[in-house]
Amino acid sequence: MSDETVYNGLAAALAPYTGDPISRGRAVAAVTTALREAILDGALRPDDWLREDDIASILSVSRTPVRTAISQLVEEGLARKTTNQGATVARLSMEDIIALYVVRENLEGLAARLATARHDVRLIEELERIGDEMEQAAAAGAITELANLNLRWHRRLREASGNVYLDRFLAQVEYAVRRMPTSTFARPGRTKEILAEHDAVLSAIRARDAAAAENHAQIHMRNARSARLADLLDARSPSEEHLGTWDHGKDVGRRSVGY
Amino acid sequence: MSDETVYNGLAAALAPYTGDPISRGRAVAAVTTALREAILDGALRPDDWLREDDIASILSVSRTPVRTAISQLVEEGLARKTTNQGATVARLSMEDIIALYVVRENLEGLAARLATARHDVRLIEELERIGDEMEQAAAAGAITELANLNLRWHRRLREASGNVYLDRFLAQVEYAVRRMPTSTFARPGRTKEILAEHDAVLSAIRARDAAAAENHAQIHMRNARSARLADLLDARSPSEEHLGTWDHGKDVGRRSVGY
DNA sequence: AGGATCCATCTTGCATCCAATACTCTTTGT
DNA sequence: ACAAAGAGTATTGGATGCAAGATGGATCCT
Repeated sequence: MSDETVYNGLAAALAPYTGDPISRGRAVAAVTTALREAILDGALRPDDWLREDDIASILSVSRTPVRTAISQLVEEGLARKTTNQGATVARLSMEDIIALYVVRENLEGLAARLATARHDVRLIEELERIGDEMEQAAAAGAITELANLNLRWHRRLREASGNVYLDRFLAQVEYAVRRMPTSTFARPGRTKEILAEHDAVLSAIRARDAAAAENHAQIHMRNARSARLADLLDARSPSEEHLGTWDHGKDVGRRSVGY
Repeated sequence: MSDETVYNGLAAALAPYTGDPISRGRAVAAVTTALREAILDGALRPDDWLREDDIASILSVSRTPVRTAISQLVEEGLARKTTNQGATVARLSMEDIIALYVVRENLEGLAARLATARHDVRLIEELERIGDEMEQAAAAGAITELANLNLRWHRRLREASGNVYLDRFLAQVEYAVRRMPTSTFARPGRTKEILAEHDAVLSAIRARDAAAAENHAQIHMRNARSARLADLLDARSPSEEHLGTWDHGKDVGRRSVGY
């Protein structure tokens, strides 16, 4: 294997994000975004090495901003560092996923409750609009677009909570969720359910029933968790094509993971 | 004002944390810890400048690890950056505090519930031991020690949840809470209440009643919030000695903060 | 042959250096 | 006198240089 092929994979993974000409004062942000998106999209896979020098060359910056970017990703839980050896893309074990959805259920519920209490008219309008777009995307079978709209829906809701901490934590949750390899929208029938669950939350917000909004948001997340786990189990058993992307954790199910 | 006095304050603030001889591979961690502790202890106050060069001199490292450390603190919400101008210690507004306790109520409740479900015998023993030590400290009127033991109590509980995300989020909450200038243990009668509230949570854990544990933990946090707000209002009205430490936010109460 | 040790190399960790930007104080023009 | 412009300064942002630690392979010893 020649020197070139060594980071051909990396270059390819970062290619979609190298477009922006990096201006002073935004190098770190540009690198962080590029790497984060590459990881979240799955272009960079768990255990892949993040070599400062290679990344620097590919993005045409020096190692300094790359270093800073990587340490931020570590802080976000997307990468891990071993001293003097380098950083790798963090794994996401089955345990992690379950733990994630447990926390998410609570936080999304809280966000729905707080958002409802604030009587934000624009929130309702925007969630309606996003919902409509999702209906259209569903009719067209546009999975990727559905996933993106879904992200917007949840982002809008958490922003509407008006709570900076909640917003920040849910953003971190989003980073983790987006690392899952497949979209649950691809599961037969799940799209319809998701839309219905969103509607249930929205109806509660409209009715200014904070408790109901919280409850429906929690139900939504519990169902999301079930769908996710089913999806991962499906992917695991019949074909092992996802092996390597996932830490199929030999410990799964052995000890409590907090749910 | 001479050059020296400029960072005499900073040097004094960092003095307690400069003890460790900084070895290779731990410079960033050492600087981060020193700065974080200084901020959390209130030695570095909101809006204080964090000058890379000064900090580097004081801690006998170069600007590089200092920069990395500061960017981590920004990520943690403890500092803010303005481009080409430097970083300052982040303010904590009344709104932030309220928002914080709202989220904390939820997360601590969740931690208590999950911890209870795991039947961790050692957890019960350790919470008992910490509780005993708190009783002694209370009898001795040792406020600082009480506050430290209280941190340990909550840390132990969140670790016992076995949920990495919950643990991480509650750690971030702790960082924010520790920035409050005074301890609510100093409020007459509050110490006794806190001990009783802890006991209530612990009893529920012992009884393996997860719902009760969650409920008592939430109650504990609601009371903590009340005490905190009362404390801040007390500090504000009669004497303004804390002014400057706090962003007494002219907007306080004007708009909803999500609770 | 097998294992331990030493050496070459790769990669990071920190220091230093230079350029760019924002602020401030002065100066100038009206 | 006041405002606007311009120079000077302080401070960061990014690039580069160098040394330390870690890994992997070759070599040597048993």
